[in-house]
Amino acid sequence: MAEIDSGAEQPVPRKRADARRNEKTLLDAASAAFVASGVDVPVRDIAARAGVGVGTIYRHFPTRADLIVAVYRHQIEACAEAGPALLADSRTPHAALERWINLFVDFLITKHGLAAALQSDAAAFQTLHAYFLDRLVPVCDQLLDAAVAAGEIRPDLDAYGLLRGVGNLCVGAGSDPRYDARRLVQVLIAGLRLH
Amino acid sequence: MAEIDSGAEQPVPRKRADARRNEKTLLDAASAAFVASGVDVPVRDIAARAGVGVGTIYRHFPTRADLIVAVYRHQIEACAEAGPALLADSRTPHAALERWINLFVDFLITKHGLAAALQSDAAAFQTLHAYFLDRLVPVCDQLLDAAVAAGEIRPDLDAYGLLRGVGNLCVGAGSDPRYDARRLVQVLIAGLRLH
DNA sequence: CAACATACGGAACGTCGTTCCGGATACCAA
DNA sequence: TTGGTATCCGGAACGACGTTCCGTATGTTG
Repeated sequence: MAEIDSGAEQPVPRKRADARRNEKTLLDAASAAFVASGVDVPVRDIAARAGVGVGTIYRHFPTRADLIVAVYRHQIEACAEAGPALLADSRTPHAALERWINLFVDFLITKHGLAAALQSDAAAFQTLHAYFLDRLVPVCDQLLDAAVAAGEIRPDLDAYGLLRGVGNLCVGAGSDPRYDARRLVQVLIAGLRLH
Repeated sequence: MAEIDSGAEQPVPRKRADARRNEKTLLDAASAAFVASGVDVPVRDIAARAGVGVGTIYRHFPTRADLIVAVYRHQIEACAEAGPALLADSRTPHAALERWINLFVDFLITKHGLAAALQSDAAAFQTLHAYFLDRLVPVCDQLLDAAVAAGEIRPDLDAYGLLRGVGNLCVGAGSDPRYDARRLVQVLIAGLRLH
């Protein structure tokens, strides 16, 4: 999958200037719209914000998931990269796991509707699912393995299940002051411990 | 709120026969449609199944939530009533809580899309939310109190938060074989324990 | 059997995601 | 500079859906 064509001629002759400009404009507009109305904001609203037609959105981002991934790519990468660092810095693997999960939760609950979108099994969200899993499951797996190896937690839960569960706990967390997703995630992580 | 007019004349002169018949037909059709396509099944599908127009559905059940509540009322009642019984039968309050939560989870994950609907903050689902909370929160509260009094679990989690968290963990559980909501709920309940 | 209240059916409307294509625009070669 | 062409844009158009509305049908009652 990785392309190693540096040095050779570019088979992609570089996009038109207006196209590149629009792509950036769209990312900014989508980002603002997500903050204002959640990731479920109507496509037309994003288009209006960016001052373009809806067709332009679909040309650059074939599915809503592509747009979401593009907007949040940096933060997801940062979260993924924090995993190994936390493992090195923390006193125990379980502490690292807890801190890393907290990063993930903080990211999710500040993005209105993202956690819900993450659980959607609609075909349009396939890309979103795939990207999150590709980047985060291996990191979580590493933390989980370390904690298991240290004898701190039960060994019968995989990274996918844990991440999905944590993501689920964050659904709707931003819109109900009575619901404290952070605390429930803490309880869940506590439940991993071997008594 | 409770009406104590038994014995007095009935201000509601009893509905027309065809209306009563249609209400029952609709409940059966909705129940079948929920099983076949989840609680998100289009209203028109339910109408077609029942052999009525969509207007008839809205007349009997103003919101989708009303329909869902009507279809599952019996099961929800049964779950609520099982709480005190479990508390009496189980060896410890925590065991009763765990068994009761399992009943709730079993109910949720067999109803495609219900857990997701339960988290929706759309106005149309207000009735659904209210009914679940009215019936189940007091029961859960009772179990939780007993377990706290017995010194088994941490005292800083309320019934609302726990039920909502468990409901969240069940979102999408029926459509992803890799995701085991039951196990995650077990971990969560285990996390309640004072180590 | 009339006459009235009640309930029914499904057309119609607004919203949304998504597709499609005629026209505009950037790029490049001459 | 100028023409030609590949690329890109805008927004109309379509289908699915929830929801409302009203002319018509049907049961109920006197």
